[in-house]
Amino acid sequence: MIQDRLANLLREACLPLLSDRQHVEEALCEIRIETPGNPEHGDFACNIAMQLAGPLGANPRQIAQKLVDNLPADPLVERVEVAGPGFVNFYLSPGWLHDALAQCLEQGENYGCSDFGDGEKVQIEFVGAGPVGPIHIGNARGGPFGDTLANLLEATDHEVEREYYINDGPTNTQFQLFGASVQARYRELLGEKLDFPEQGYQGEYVVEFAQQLVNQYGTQYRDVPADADGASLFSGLLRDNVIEQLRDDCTAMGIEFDVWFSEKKLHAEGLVEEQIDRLLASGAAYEKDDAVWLRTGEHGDEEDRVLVRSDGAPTYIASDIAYAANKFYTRGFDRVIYIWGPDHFGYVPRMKAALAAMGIDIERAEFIIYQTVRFLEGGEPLSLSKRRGDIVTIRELIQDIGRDAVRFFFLMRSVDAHLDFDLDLARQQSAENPVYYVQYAHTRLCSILREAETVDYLGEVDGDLSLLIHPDELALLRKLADYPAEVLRAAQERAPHRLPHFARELAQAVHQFYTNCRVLDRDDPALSCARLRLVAGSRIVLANILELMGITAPERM
RNA sequence: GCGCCUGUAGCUCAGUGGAUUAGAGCACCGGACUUCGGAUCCGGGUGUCGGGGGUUCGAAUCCCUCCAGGCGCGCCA
Repeated sequence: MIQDRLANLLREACLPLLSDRQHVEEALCEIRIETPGNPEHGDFACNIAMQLAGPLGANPRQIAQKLVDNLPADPLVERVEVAGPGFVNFYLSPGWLHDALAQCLEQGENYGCSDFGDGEKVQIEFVGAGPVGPIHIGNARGGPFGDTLANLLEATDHEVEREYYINDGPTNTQFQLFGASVQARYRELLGEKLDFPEQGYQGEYVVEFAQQLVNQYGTQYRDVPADADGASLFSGLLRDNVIEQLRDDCTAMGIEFDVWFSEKKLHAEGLVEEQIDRLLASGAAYEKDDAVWLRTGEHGDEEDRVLVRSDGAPTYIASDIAYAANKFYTRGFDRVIYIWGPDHFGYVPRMKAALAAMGIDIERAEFIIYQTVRFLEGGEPLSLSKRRGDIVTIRELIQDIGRDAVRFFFLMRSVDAHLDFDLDLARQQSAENPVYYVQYAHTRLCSILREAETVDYLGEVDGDLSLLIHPDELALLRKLADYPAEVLRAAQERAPHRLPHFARELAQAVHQFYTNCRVLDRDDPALSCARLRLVAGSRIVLANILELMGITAPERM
């Protein structure tokens, strides 16, 4: 990457100024090559001189001047200036942009990838909607986010595993409540009246699940008592159906998980008990008031947490500990990323504490909490509750506005930010959605490439990239050149929302180029050929960034 | 009460590894092609970057404090 090349030049220029090793290391870490907002300030800039001013006790402008004097020559660097309070501004020859395009054309679908991750083995757990109904728009945000983050990590040389954790264990009271709700509907369908559970799931899909059971088993389970065992039986009967629906919902969003991990299996295989025994033996857990407690209070949590209730039933933390042991010990991931909804926010400190109590380096675990999505309809916020049943499923949304728009929309905002989703707007203005702007840029380029196949004057001409000097060509080249650094940064910052923004800017550069630079011109085959290579490179980058977002790159629309 | 997220143009939001003159989309108004797709392009912005204080040569960005909105704080998950 050109930034690395410039940083290395500066690094060499710094060495004579630094007397001791500590300063050298600080400088090595802190050399950051930035893109100035104002083109007059060069193609790249660096503020290292100002950062060194303090430690060296010298005037930043003088330091900057010394750096410029010491800077090794580089054929791509046209000139270097000291500006403002002590910036070092680089002005490069356009050749660097032409080099970047050549690289893009050579690397094709791999352009943008880097080896930053060094093969790190990362597991990323997301969606995690309980097996109690379809994925709906209130809990779907983690899907496109997690999937795209996984794509980014793969592009930066991480070995990634996507995982869905299924809360089908006995500790999940929601799963049992769902079973009880279905049982009530099942008996209603068979003509019997059973009081619907308090707080039960009201949604229409519960009736549909009950109907499935009627179709499958008839009256076989009519006389099962409506107690805890009954609820458990019904949730168990439906488990596979519900999971299949979840899997279909994920597929509809364009997400394929590598592993669907069952909480129930953790219990069935005795892994939960095993971990509890281990923690008791090591002193990380203790017994009090007939319950088993984990010493999370010693690791930053507010208080110790219950692992096994006084009635002998393990809590969800016990499950999660067994699950973590499986991830960190058994499967040996270097890094584990948990992506949770805002309702799990308070759970992060105790999960970290639990990992610490287990002796796991918590630096290996990352927790990303996405913020709530608020849906507006008719100008009013929707109140979405799975239990009350007033939900909009992700599939309904996809049918409304399409998968590409759904993913683009969910990705557009930082996960830290609350997301306002105006359903009316999304339905009415789907053609106005920025995703079409980006996709249209791709189809236009494809159209030119198709057209180029039909002309006869390009035969022997070799596309000399140095002919590309029009401002709109240079602007487009610049976006192509910036792309690899953008992918790296989006991955490092866990910031998939950078992608839609970059994609839009790239599409804008494409549209401007298209408008002002005629590509196929019989009177100038050499320029046509060079521009055709720019078209090919731009198409590659658009396709690559759309691929990262899990959005299609159509050749025709 | 405690904790976290958010507060930037009419609306929805980027920017928050300090750094030279704060951006984009939407909406609104006005323009543009006899050739590769008009789902396009060009022009139009006087913003208390929530308020106040601090650090700094320099703060939307870092620190403190206050205000507003959202969410979370169980032997529920």
